[in-house]
Amino acid sequence: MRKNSLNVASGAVSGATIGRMPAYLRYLKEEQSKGIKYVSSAFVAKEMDVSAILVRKDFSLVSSSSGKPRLGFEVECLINDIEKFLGYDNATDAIVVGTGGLGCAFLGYEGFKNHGMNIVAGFDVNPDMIGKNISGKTVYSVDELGEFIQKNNVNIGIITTPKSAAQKISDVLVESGIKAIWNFAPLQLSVPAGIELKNEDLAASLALLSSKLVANEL
Amino acid sequence: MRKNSLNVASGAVSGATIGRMPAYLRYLKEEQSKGIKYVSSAFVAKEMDVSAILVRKDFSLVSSSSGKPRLGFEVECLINDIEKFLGYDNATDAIVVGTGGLGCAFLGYEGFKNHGMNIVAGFDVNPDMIGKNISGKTVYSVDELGEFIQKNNVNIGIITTPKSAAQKISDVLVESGIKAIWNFAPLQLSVPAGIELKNEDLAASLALLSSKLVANEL
DNA sequence: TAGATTGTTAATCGATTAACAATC
DNA sequence: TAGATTGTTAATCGATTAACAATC
Repeated sequence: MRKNSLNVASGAVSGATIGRMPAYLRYLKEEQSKGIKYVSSAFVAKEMDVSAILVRKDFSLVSSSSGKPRLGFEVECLINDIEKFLGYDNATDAIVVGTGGLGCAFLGYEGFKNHGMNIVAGFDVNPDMIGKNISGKTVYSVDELGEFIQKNNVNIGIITTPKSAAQKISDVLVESGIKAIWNFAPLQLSVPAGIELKNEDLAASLALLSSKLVANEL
Repeated sequence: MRKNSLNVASGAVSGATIGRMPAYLRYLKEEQSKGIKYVSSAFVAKEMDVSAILVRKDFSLVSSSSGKPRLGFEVECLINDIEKFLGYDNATDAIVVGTGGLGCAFLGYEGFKNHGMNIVAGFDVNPDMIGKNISGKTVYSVDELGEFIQKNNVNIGIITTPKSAAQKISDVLVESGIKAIWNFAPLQLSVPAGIELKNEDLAASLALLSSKLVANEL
């Protein structure tokens, strides 16, 4: 049995480990572009500011093949395994609800295609936005959300609406059969079990910075 | 001695606790607007999906006054203490380097003013952007970064450049005396000790969602 | 072979939770 | 007073690290 599938299926891989994967991937691809075939855990650890033991543990959790004593880990193999683990090899469609500044930034950013997510359309309530074309993607009325999701087999909904609208939109997305929600509105959404949810609380991130600035000034 | 200052100065408050503060604050303000004067830890815990014990511990770390048995915590007092702890009462100036989609979204978003951060200008290398006015804020050449920071006493630099430019920009910011960097470019920046840094890795966040989608499909 | 590097088992560390006495 | 709710001390839990045998 492939280790990979086993761990994923059993939920054995912690969020902390998953969160480090994109950074590993970036690093490995950079090495690959330099023609490097093998990397040791110590080498990766040094570059990425984590311990070598943690690197080995992380790799062992997502890789189908183990590292080789004296040689290290095969770069190409690791890249393939991590991409598969993260679903990068099989991009899924996403929509953006709320076409303010942040929503439009998402519609215009192509970088997530390399991360397994393909943004296909925007949605808004504002008549001035509906029908517009932003970076080649059409903005539809939120009234069409449900139909669009079902017809186009959209898996991920990105919420960039104001706080007041977010929970209602989330409910509609869930009803329409969305599988995952990435929420940038400043509130903790609640969704039923079975729906994957990631609340992106930028205020919380900023708090980590600003509270340290406060502390430094004492 | 105020508990508040003591804990901050000694670094006794963990990142996890700090990260929950903005959510507490949002909730407390909502209660306040309904006329609620006191909240119990159990009540807050239920709303926010954490344990009551954790709420009490968190509050005790940042609040100058303790909760009252039978009554709970005084809402107004908590709000003031948390705002002070996070530096919301004394907003600091910030600049955005890189005026692509995300950078412009920041320039146009006024919401961070309530979170102790006041974005005052944008910077770019692109001649088409330099001199433009985005949501009332001027975009300057990155050549003017150092001078601007020093003249205007800017504390926070938000990096929304492409990956390739980010580390160089970070170095310039540090040289110019910036105190904190909020990095949205997809790489781990390195800064000298004494500079506060928050790497915002959206790819890592997305990975948490998409890897779960992969797992669900097995 | 000797040495570098791996994977595994046990220890540590920090954050969260449980138990419970203190208090209004 | 009785009861609700707090703050504190000890226990638990999960993630990270240390120690070390296994391996090419």
